[in-house]
Amino acid sequence: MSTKSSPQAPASPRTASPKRRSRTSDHRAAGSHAPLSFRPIHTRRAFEEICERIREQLALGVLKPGDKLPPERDLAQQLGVSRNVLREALRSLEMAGVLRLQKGVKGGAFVQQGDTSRMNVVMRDMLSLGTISIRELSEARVHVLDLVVRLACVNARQSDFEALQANVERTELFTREGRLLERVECAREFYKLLAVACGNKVIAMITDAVTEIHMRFVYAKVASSGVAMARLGERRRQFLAALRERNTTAAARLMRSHLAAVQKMLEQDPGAMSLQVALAEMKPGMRR
Amino acid sequence: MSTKSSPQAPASPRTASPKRRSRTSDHRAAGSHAPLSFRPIHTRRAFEEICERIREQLALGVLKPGDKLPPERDLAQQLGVSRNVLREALRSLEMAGVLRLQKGVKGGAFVQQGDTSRMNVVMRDMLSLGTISIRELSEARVHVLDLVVRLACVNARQSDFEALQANVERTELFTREGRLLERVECAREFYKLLAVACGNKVIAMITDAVTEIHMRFVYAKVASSGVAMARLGERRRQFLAALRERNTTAAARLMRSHLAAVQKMLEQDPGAMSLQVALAEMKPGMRR
DNA sequence: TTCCATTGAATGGGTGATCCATTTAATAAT
DNA sequence: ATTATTAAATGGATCACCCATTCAATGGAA
Repeated sequence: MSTKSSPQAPASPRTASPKRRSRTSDHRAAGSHAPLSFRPIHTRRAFEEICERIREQLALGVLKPGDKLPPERDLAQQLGVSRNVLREALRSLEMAGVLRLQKGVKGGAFVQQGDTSRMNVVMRDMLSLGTISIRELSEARVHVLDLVVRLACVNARQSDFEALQANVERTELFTREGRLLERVECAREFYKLLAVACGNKVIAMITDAVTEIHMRFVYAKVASSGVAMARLGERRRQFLAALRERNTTAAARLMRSHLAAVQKMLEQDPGAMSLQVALAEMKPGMRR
Repeated sequence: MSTKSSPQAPASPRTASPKRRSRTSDHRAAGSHAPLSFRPIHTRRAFEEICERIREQLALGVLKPGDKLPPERDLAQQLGVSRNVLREALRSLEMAGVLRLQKGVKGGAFVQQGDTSRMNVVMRDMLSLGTISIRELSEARVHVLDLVVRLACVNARQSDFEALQANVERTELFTREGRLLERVECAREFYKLLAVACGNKVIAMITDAVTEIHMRFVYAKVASSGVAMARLGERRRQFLAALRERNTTAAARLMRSHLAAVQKMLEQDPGAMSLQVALAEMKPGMRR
């Protein structure tokens, strides 16, 4: 019976409602008007305000990763909104990778460690919406990887070399056994490791973002045509050797020529490749 | 009176409800169990599925910018979910910059042009959550701007030069009149124009993302201490001249030294500067 | 005592009905 | 022809529930 007797928002906390955001109301009330009263992009809504407030608490350091927000019912009451609206805000923040919502007793909304893959989502959306083109993305990737290689040459640590070495060996294993799709997965991992080796998480995040979509194309290409980069293991070994010698120009040159070769491979038989295929392929789950 | 007689969804369309997602139900029903059944990160929820489906339609090109989704009530019925849950999904997509929800007759959920500033939000969140550091961000910015300058030297068009020229002149105006905070706004714009001049929207987006937070710091610094970069107009003129001559090395060198000078300025009296200040300052609205 | 099954409360997940606010088109009045 | 009114469509928000999951507390069995 306690569930129904919960005295959360009977009628009084609704005091916020009457005076609620009047916003667009009496702006043009006065007889004299501005010739071009840019009406606001969109009226401010409760869930936006809530998102903003929570982000504010994060920025101020009041909320930190690991912290738990009050239960939905409580928080809704505190904010003077319905639970549904609060949930819209929490959901948005969860999609943004800021929160994680967990059920059960001891559940709740927990502040997350930052999820660097959110940038990938932005990049995917921009592609889907046609704001950026595949061509721009590929070009950006070439430039970003050039930067990453040069930084990695300077900053890579022994552990980075070892991780890359192991990756190259897996690549060669997959090559020998003809497991081409797994080799693509391996390539994706290679660029992730390289990004980490550059020693800057911002640049690593950017690198992942511009690489993720590209690897979907490669995957789709390999899956559909069966063609694959020749002498990939050899290329990787050469590159890694240059990196270990901290030979910036050689490493950058090798990366550049490799990327050009991959690009050329992708552009053969362009009809088979399309934005739609690559974005649709390899959904989270990606049953072969 | 007619308002209440609207015969929208009386009772019948709820037919979809009974067969609803059983998802996590009888997974481990069988007596034999796997020794390590990695339970999913979190149970799949309706709103995630909806977001994914809509994104899928975008990726496939079925939905394009400008298109309108069915009304919430219809779409909820089509998907077999309640309107509230559908709204959670739509809200998330709106926060992601994919949709815009508009009220009124002829209103609805409209697919947007991609909003390149979503990457800025990701970057802010990563900073707030401590996933990346200010130092990494500044360092990344230096490298990205080096790239941008080199690309702009090659790709900038006459219109880019003209826009930058106008910006430099505004900068000098604000300098003469001592309007330092407006000059910071102007600087923000300068980097935006430079990013556009590089001719690649992906790189421009990245540049904006790494620049936005930085400019908040500069703003907070100028607002609190009143100090400001000396001879800024002069520096800008020199840089723009190098850019116009397509003198890559000179332009890159000028940018490098300028960024170093700004960094030095910011690091004086470090106590006054903090992540919190910069992130809290200059909220959307930013009443002086 | 130790261990395991049961129970129950806390909490997020989801529903359906209802009302409000805004916007626009159609209609009526001037 | 112009202006005011009305009505419908649609998002914005609320309320009152109910279900599913989780986990700690409880209690009985070995």
